[in-house]
Amino acid sequence: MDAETAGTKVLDTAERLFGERGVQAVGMDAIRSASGVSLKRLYQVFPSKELLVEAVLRRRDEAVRASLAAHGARVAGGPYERVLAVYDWLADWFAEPGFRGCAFINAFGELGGGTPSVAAIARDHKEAFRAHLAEQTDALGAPPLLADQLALLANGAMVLAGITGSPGPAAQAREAARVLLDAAR
Amino acid sequence: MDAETAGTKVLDTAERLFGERGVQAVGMDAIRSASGVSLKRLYQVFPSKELLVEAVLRRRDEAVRASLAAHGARVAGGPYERVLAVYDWLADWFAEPGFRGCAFINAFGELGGGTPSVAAIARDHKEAFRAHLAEQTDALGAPPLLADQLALLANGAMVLAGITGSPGPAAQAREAARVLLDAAR
DNA sequence: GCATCGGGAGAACGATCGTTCTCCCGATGG
DNA sequence: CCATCGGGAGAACGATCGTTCTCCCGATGC
Repeated sequence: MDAETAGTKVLDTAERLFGERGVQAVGMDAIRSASGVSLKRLYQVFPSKELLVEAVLRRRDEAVRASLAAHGARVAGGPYERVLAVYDWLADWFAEPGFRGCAFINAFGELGGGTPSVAAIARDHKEAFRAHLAEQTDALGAPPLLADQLALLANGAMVLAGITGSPGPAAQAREAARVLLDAAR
Repeated sequence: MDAETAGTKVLDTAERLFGERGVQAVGMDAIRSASGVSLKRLYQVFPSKELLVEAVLRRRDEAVRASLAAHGARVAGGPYERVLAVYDWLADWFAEPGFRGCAFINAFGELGGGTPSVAAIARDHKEAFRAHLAEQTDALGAPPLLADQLALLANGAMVLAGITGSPGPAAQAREAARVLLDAAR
């Protein structure tokens, strides 16, 4: 097994276990046995747990940005429809088995107070999400405030879908977004 | 020092430390030295850390409900103004020094996957918050969907205010709530 | 064939965790 | 005055954490 596939396996495993149990509750040994990558190799690729956590979050950040952009590009219609499509994207995400909230929100809550790098990654990720919405609202000629408000709805939906275990918040947020969009016209 | 004041001191200290660093990063010994309550007494009042965490969250739940109700009762005006007052209440909260997000959202993210009692307390708390909004929207003759959407805005504001370190989301949410309220008339 | 090297498995290490135990002191009751 | 008891301080215990080290085996180069 070469270093690259080992890294991928470790990131896959760590992302899953961190999501299921939280970061601090998952030991490096659990990642080792679940991924099949030896501790020696693991520390070769990620010299500390903190660096592994950052790598997991950074890869997830890129994946989310790419998924969101791809989903938006597939939308037939203009910025109005593209904004609403974000909440359909949320609905698909919330319906995935084992969904337990946004990795960045959870990581910030658990580690943001003591690990500035994690706090910074979470902040950047949320800013990128807001920027994606702002692209669409700009195209509509709406003020940046609207993008902020659409982001509030989406992040509230992530939290409540996680806590309640229901995908319902995605549809509720979509309807509210429609009202805000219509009011801004 | 009697058991009751010891319990209060421990709850105060634990609530503060859990908020600053997260739950798992705070040891019982840190709570002992910061509160001045001996370990013996600490375990007399809270027989395990899990029970202490639950007690902290339950007391916080009651405090939030009471604060929200008191703030609402102080509002001059009807249900419309009472809904908007919730976001003013959020703004005051976000501006408190050291604010780092909602304790229930953070505890759920850190422990919700492995500690069902914590997940249940978080769920109940968020449901109570939604119910407070639903009281007002019911009085307006609006459908329950509106209360869900107002709750999404509020929870999104808690998350983004914590991550960005700015109280701005409270005002953004308040404006969005006003639009949703006006559209429901 | 033999020496060398890299990696796998897992033991080992020091730190820290949640929890319990020991020791000691001061207050209380007769 | 003495015996008893409760609580404070903190040592101790077993478990587990992140991290490193040891041992061993298979592949590779000459």
